[in-house]
Amino acid sequence: MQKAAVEKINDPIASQLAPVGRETVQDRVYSELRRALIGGLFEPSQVLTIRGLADALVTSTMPVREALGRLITEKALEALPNRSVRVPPITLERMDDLLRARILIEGEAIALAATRMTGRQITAIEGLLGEWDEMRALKHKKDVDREVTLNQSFHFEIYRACGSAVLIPMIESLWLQSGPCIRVAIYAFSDAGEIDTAHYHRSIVKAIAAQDAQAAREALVADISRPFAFLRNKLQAEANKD
Amino acid sequence: MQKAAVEKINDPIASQLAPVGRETVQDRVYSELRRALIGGLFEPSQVLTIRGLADALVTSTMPVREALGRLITEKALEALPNRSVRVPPITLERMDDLLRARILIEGEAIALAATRMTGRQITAIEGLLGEWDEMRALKHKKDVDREVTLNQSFHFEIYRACGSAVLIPMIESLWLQSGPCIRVAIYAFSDAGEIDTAHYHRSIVKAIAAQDAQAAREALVADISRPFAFLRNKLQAEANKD
DNA sequence: ATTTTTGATTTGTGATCACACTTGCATTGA
DNA sequence: TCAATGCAAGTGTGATCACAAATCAAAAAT
Repeated sequence: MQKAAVEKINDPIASQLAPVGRETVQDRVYSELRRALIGGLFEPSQVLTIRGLADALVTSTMPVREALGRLITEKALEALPNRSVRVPPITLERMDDLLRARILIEGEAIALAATRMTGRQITAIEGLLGEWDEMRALKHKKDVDREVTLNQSFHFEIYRACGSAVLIPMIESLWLQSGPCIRVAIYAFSDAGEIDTAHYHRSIVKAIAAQDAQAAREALVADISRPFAFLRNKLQAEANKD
Repeated sequence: MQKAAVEKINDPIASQLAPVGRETVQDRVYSELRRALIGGLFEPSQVLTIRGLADALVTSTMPVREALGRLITEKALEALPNRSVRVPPITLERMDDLLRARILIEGEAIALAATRMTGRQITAIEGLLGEWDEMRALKHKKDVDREVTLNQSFHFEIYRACGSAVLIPMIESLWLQSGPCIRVAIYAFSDAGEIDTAHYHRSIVKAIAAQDAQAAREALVADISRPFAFLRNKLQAEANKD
């Protein structure tokens, strides 16, 4: 966790300017941890301590423990019987389980979105497609953070168009759970060779533009299955080595 | 909320007997609220206060606020901009949304379970079927609590057999969210006429016993759609009256 | 050298306090 | 009579403290 050069907001004028519901410290901590989790900044099996995170985020233990509790109920973190909390370890079974759930739910979301997205919304995700090309243009440094963020924006821009207030939080929960795994896979990708995420995203956009729900679903499945399959092979290779 | 004649456990001997991880107060409060929510003991739009629940559950505010935070992230409760929390109100859109998600996810879970349940597990849910008959036998008093609990046991006995540690928490979250609505529907049912839940459950068992995943899915859809459709009509009738 | 024990440190949990914000009601003014 | 103001009670949030359990390290015993 980076040292988080965030300072507490005590400015009374700023507080008054805030329109109606001030952001609570707990929300900030929660978002911060969420982003770290989805981005894979925590390693699987890593143990987190309340006081440690509180120091890193420059607050007291109070907001941190509530945020941790919330992340535990989302299965983004795991409560050990010792009452310490860690990010869940990777297992083959869990990966397959996560992938199946993601195919099921994100597939449904994109199928719904494919029939509902407006031209404006489609233009937006096409724009994100362009950013992939930009990044490839100056790929001398592989910016994994950027990749993860861009990928996330692309997918959720679509999911938000599905119009389901129930499905979206579930998808967020799934990303939270698979975040640490995915990061490992993306690193492995970068080592292994080409980043062709953009190719998969292009076929998704194509299907959506044609309002072909089934094609969109299949393109999505291909996209999200890839890192899982990659990681699966990696884990099996390691298992066989032992 | 009932006054909860639960007393704090300070007995040192009992604590030592507890095998490894003592149950924390926070866990107890969380379970208690969960059960109340799924059972529909809280009405939609009802506002909950931390201190009020703390008094009712005979603890300090500490465990309650953490439990509320967790329930809010599961969308079982809703955080208002005033920072007060209430159980989400019923709307037509939300009901349709919830039903679609439940059909999708619980349908998948039961399809998986249908191919994996052992004879022993099937016998267990057949036993639950018998309990419906018992209850019908002495139906002079309509025991809504019992109905809700029995229905829950039946479904989750099946879902637990699907073998997915990812899907089950999502289903629990969905039940948490639809709990308050369902209760309203069940009451309406009891007023309206016959309780034929057992009939639907029987066809589910039949499909599972035949290991027919598709039939099981369809039977499930029929089962869970019913209260939603009922409530839907009720709401629309009220809307038209205005 | 290995194991056991003991003591110090760390950690999660629950309670309590202080503060800011909201809400509701009563008093005051026109 | 009604609206506006102001005061009081109630509420969520964050910080801090006390305590028990777990962890780790060093020292003692085998």
